[in-house]
Amino acid sequence: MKNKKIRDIYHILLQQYGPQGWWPLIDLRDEITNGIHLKNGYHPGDYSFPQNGSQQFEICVGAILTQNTSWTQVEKALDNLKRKGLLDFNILDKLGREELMSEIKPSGYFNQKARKIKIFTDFFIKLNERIPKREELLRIWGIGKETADSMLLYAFKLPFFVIDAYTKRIFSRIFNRVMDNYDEMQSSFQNVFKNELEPNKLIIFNEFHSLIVEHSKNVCKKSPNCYNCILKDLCDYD
DNA sequence: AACCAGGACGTGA
DNA sequence: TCACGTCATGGT
Repeated sequence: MKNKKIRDIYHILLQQYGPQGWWPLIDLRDEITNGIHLKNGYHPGDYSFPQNGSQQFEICVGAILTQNTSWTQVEKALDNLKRKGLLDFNILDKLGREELMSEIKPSGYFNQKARKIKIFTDFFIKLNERIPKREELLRIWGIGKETADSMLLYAFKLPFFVIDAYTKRIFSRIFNRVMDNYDEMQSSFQNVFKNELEPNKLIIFNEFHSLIVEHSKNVCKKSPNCYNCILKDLCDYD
């Protein structure tokens, strides 16, 4: 049964790595250190954040900055903004695009990303604390399915399963067939947990995605290290 | 020193 | 629809 297998994988990864406590906020972190998520000053397993619009906004900006970019680079960009007091929607809204570009430079694609952030900031302010629909996020230039779902799940706490390159890679290997259709994968994952009640479903979606990222970065890399993979008994790869 | 990183958009077929 | 080029920095 495919659904049971997916549930099993979730529990194995959770046992292996523990709760990840995403999304990594920088404004509560002690310091920037080599890409380690310092759990934001919250205990892992504490899902009480984001607690305000400022934290929601930081998550959304991070979601844009991390498009096809490693998180360590995103941290540098966020840190630049934060230290100058620019990581604030009212201030970013007035900030010149040139200056924004230079602050987010370490995260790459700074030309496009500065434009994306400016457009999104305008949208976020006009939300005025309303929770956006997925369709409206997708209509915004620079926000595709993964970015929209990351915002919805981690900033707005709605049960959308995030599919990223890691998710596609891991499950393509586990089921030994190419899985790269976003909508198809998302609905099948959401279907696996359709009977979970809130807030459990939210917690599962939150942790599962971040656990997939963790396992992909360390073990199920582009060149996989299957020898000490905790999932090898369930994996049909090779 | 090539390869890769928590994608999205524009284009042509 | 779909495959492919483009965007850009800094790690390993």
